[in-house]
Amino acid sequence: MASSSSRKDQEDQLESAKAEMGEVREENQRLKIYLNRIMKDYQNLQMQFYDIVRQDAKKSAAKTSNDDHQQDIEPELVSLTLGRFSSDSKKLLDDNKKKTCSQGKKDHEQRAAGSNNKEGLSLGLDYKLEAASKSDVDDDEALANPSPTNSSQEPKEEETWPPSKVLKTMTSGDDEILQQNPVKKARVCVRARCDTPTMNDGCQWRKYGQKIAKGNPCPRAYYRCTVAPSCPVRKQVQRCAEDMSILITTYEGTHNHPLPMSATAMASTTCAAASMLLSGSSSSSSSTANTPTNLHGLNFYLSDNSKSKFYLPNSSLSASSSHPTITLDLTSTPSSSPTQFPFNRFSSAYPTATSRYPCTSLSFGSSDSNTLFWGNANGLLSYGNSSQSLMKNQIGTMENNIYQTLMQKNNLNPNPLPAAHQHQQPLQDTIAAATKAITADPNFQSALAAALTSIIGSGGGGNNGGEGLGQKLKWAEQPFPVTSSSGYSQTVKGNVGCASSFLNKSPSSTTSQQQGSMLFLPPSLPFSTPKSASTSPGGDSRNHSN
DNA sequence: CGTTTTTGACCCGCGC
DNA sequence: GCGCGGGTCAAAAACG
Repeated sequence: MASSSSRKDQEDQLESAKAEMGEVREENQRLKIYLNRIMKDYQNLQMQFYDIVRQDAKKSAAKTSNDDHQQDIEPELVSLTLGRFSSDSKKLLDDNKKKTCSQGKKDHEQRAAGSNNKEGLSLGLDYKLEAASKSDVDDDEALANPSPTNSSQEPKEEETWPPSKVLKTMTSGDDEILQQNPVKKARVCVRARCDTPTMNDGCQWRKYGQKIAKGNPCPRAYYRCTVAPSCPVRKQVQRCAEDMSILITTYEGTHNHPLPMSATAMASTTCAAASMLLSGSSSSSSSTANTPTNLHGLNFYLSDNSKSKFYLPNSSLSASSSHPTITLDLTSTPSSSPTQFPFNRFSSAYPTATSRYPCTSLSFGSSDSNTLFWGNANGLLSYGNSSQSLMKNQIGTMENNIYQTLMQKNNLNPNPLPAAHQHQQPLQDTIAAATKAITADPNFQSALAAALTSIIGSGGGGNNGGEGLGQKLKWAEQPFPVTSSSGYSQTVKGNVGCASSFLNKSPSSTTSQQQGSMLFLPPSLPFSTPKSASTSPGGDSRNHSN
């Protein structure tokens, strides 16, 4: 008796399952199509970007050679090109893994002169500094600071920044010196409107301190990345004194572990910013006085005093810190035209002459909406709010996701990118390039925008809560199971606040590279890999969001 | 019970 | 050398 009924049930289930599968398949196809489209657009943009970079690199290289003298004073000697990374650190970490990386390093060293290598980007920050004296500062630090001069370095990071040692050994052999952080690291500062205590950037953070900073009534909180025990990445979170709705998050260091997809976006963004910093600085250094340099379409100005400074129009800056800092301003900028994408607007900060490091600020000009919707965690963007601003935000998210998607794709398929040499590199390159391009090149932005738009439009589905879009976004985020460290069960725990998917952190540290590579590695393409896909639905997925 | 947050103390760099 | 301020440590408390 029971058997018959159970059979029916089974059949029903089967049918429903089949139906579901069919739907999923269709969706999958649709997504693939989108992906392809995006990839194409991306490639085109990348090519353009490379060209630009190349040109810039040449110019900057030439200039830099002239101005070496400045270096003495300031450390910033970053080598020129944009995104180069130095990365020697990688070696340390994992020689094995990184064969590719190592190659990349060499390459970059060789290339350093002229080219950019994109590879590094994991965080993007790595650039190599060539300090006059010590060429090898750790990557991490390198990022951070271009100025080798200080050798004071802080022990604190010992753990975190192992790479430095490696680097050292490689180059000059001053291990000791190198170990200590020769320089301060570059930082990426993200300003965004956020009601929550911290922005949800997809990573796990543990608070280790809080202090009241001088000019600000609001306490500054210090967080450390807990995704991996040894991860050097730290962030500072503080509310803007003038506008309490603005949350200022400063990232320092690069992750030395794979990141959850949700965190990737942020990381890539940060990287891009960092690379900009680097590139900018380099360019600046090279350029004498106030000649504007055109990076990726952006104009940077150097001031003599601080070589490192570059400056863009609009800026807000805080030159105060001794660390080279890039500021991504996600708060709305009234000035920016609405039509434009939120991305890529740089505003320059002009640090006071006194400060040694420049501060660059990238203002993405997103909307003013008080709330940012970064699609992250929850995955999606929330459409609901208001208006344009939302749209912009969404777009931002999408871009992030796109990065991710692209990356993923790359993983799957051998590189689409012509430029890429090796697998890892390509990925990194991709990201870096993408971020850079996005941040820097208006054209790229628009192209991207177009791509996004098309996607959105086609994907459609907007009706249903924008499933199409939402899903896409989701994939990007989910795939990665975050927890590496044993203990921390909570993935994203605390950071529920604002999700900013697109900003990722990974500014300065050397380790970043790994990160970069790893980031992408996580194969989590949602579509293709069943595993990840399956997992995502379960626990991980939620992590992202909350 | 394990992990995270809180919070005062401590360390260090910098400017005077 | 001294004081200030930023950043980190680490014990205790809080939390789930």
